[in-house]
Order: sequence, then structure tokens, then C-alpha cells
Amino acid sequence: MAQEISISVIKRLPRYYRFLENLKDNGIVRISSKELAERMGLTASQIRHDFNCFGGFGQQGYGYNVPELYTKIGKILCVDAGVKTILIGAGNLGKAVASKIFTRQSGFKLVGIFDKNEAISGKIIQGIPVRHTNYLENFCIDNQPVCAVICIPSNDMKELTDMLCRLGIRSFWNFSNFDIAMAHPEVLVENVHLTDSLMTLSFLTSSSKEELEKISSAE
Amino acid sequence: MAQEISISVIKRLPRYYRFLENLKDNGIVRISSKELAERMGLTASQIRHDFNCFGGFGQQGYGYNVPELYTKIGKILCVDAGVKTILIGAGNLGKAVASKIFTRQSGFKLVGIFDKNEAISGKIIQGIPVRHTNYLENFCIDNQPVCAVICIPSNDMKELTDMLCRLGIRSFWNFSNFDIAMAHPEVLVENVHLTDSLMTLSFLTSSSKEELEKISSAE
DNA sequence: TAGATTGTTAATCGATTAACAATC
DNA sequence: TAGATTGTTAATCGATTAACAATC
Repeated sequence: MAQEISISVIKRLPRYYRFLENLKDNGIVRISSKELAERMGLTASQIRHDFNCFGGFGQQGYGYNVPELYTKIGKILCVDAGVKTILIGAGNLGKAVASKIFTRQSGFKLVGIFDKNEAISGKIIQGIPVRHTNYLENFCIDNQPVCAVICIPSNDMKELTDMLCRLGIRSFWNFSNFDIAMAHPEVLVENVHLTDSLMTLSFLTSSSKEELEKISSAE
Repeated sequence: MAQEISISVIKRLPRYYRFLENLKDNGIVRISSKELAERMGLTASQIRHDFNCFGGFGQQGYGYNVPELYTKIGKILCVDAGVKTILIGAGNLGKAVASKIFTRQSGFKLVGIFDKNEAISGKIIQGIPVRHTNYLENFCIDNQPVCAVICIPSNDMKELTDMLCRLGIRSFWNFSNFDIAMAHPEVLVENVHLTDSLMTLSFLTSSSKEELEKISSAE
């Protein structure tokens, strides 16, 4: 009987997917939860528990078939969905992020790029021309994108996300510090807070060893 | 009596810091855990519990003094440490990340940028010239950086991180998929796995509503 | 003083780990 | 069949929430 799926399990799936892709590419066809656990720094128990949320992927006495498991997790993650996606902000971060979306089997398909800087209008990124933000509304009406990637600062984000939600955007990959999920509880949001990540590292790097030991013991 | 500090508390600190900065900038000098909880989408209980890990920041019957709390959390996060930091990889991602490190009070100070692409050697990013990777070893011997930011693909990362660890690097901000923490258990690593984040969003965006309901109920 | 709100402990909830029967 | 390893339940552990005494 399959277990309940929790958000913590889902957050581990992409990492499983990467490791399995690597094993597959190295011609490994079979792996036990024990060996995968060693490679990934997890417990065998957790791996079996995680995979079991989605139904029996393994075989008793044998283990898991790597290519099969890889394909199944890919299906769960909907890597072939090709969700129509727009990118707002074509600075360095936007360009870097565009290449991630463009990656084969990311689950998304980049269909439009927008920036308020007129100087870069018409420039081509990942095969897509940069449009001025003025054209955003009409573009959405015409093309009905489902996902928006936010690579601009937080100023005036409320207006922008209000508009995008009104135009049918249902999910956000948010690199700004604006809290889209609080402003729009009805949409799906995945945040990448670079400054938060950096400050966490600052704490870890600059705290005294004694302080860190207190933490690692609880980790 | 102060509570134990856990990694989950620490991961919340930068967000508290951002919210408090915003409150401070808007001239708000006093806030209760209840009101802060409403603004941040947390429980008042959790906020009091979190702050109490680091000692009493508030006053019964009054609440918390915003500028004071902001300063104290900044101290805990060591935002003024100015840890000497090098950046490996000066592509779009590297450039975007350099600007984050350059931000006032990130806790870090960018002292060197390296890239294996000779064509961009000498280019200036955030006031720092890009050097060819060949100079990395000598630069570290001369300048003793403590933190390295990895903005290159995973290929041959083992060799690179071996060298950096040997040269005294003690913490990594890792944007590659190479698992530094598994290869070097002695160093501190903060990972930003953009592809993992994107695939999590793919799951959330493309899964059926029924599936998501099962999850949100457990969230 | 009375009201408000913290600090702190206890209760609850959920996630991870351990154990083992099922079965390949 | 015997050995290996999963699927699954129970036990443990940790994090969050609730409650309330302390106190400003």
C-alpha cells in the first residue's frame, strides 16, 4: 500500500533523478536501496520509503532497475510536459536561468522573454527575441503561458503579479524577494532566494566552531 | 533559558532579517510576534521560539524593537564579516551571483574571479578583473580566500575542489550539481540546485489537482 | 493595577529510521 | 532452497504549535 506523499519527499525527487541519470549513463542497470543510500548520503530506509510513496518500483531480492526507475521518476516530475513559460527580466540572472529552462526535459518550454530595458529589445536569448514589457499583456492573451519566471527586483512586483495572475499564469519560479505566495495564495510558487542562501552560508562560515557543533548535533 | 539552535531555525533567519529591514525602512519601531507572524505567514509561537534560541530579544507586554532585532539578527548572521571570497566561472550565472556577493552586508567580500575562457580574461566584473584559471592556485596562496563560489558545470569538479580545499577554502556556495559535501565532509557547503528547484516546480505545475491536494494536506 | 505580550514548557504533529515479514 | 532485498508497519526523533506563568 503506497504511503502518503509529503512535500519533503517531492523535494528529494529531482536529486534521485540526477543520481539515477548518472548511474544509467554509466551503464549501471541495477541498484539496491543500500548502495544508492551510500552514494547519496541517505539511509536505505528513507529511499525505500520515498519510492514507495509512488508504488512499488523495486523487486524483492533484486533491488531497483535503474533505467526503469529513472523513467518513472521523470514521469512523476512531468519532465516532458513542456509547460509554456515566459521569462521576465533578461539580465545576467535571466539569461542564466533561460538556459536552465531550455535544458532538455526541464518540464518547461520557454516561449517569451520580456524586459523593460528598451536597449535589449530584439536581442535573441535561447532562440527567443527579448520583447519590451509593454507587450507582455498582449503576448499572454495570444499565447496563454502557464508559468512565469521572475528575474527582476522586487519593486512594483505586486502590480506585475496581479496582472500575470489575471492573465492566467498558474505557477511562478521566483528569484525576487517579493513574496508571491503571500500575495497570491491561489498560485504555485517555487522560490529561489539567493540572498537568503548566501546569508545562511555567512552564518555557517563565520560562526564559531562551538556554535556550529551545537547545531550539527541537532542536524 | 535559550533553546537549542537547529538548522531549520537558521534557514529562517535571513527571511526574518529581510522583513525586519523592510519594517525598519518604513519607520516601524515596534512589532509583536503576532503581527510579524501575520505578515510573514508563520505562527507567533514559532517566531518567539526562534528568537528565543539566541536569547531574549523582546519585552513582555511590549513586543520586539524592530531596529534592535534587525541589528541582532544581522550580528548572528555575521553580515559584516567580509569573508574573502573567490568566484569560479564568469558566465551569466557567475556575473549575476557576483552582484549578490557584492551587496552591502552579504557577509562576504569578493576578492577574485576566475574563468577558463581566455577570451574574457581581464574583463572587469564588480570592480574585479577576471583571471584565467591557471592563476587560481597562486592567487589562493597569496590571498588566502576562505570561501569559493562555484558557477561552472560539474565536470572535473573533484580535481578543482580537491585543490581549493588543499589551499585552505573552508566554505562553498555551490551552483553546480557536483556534491561537494559528499566529497569533502570537512568543509561547509550551501547548495543552490537550480535544476532541482525547477523540477520541483514542474511536478507542482503539471501534477493533477487531486495529487496536489493529497500533498498540501500534509504540508 | 490591568492589559498585553513575551519566554518557556508541554503537547502535538510529522518525518525519519529501525525492524521484519513478504517474496523474488 | 537459501540469500538478498524490498514493502510496510512500528518506534523514534525532531520540529512545530499550544498553553500559560512571568512580567513589562
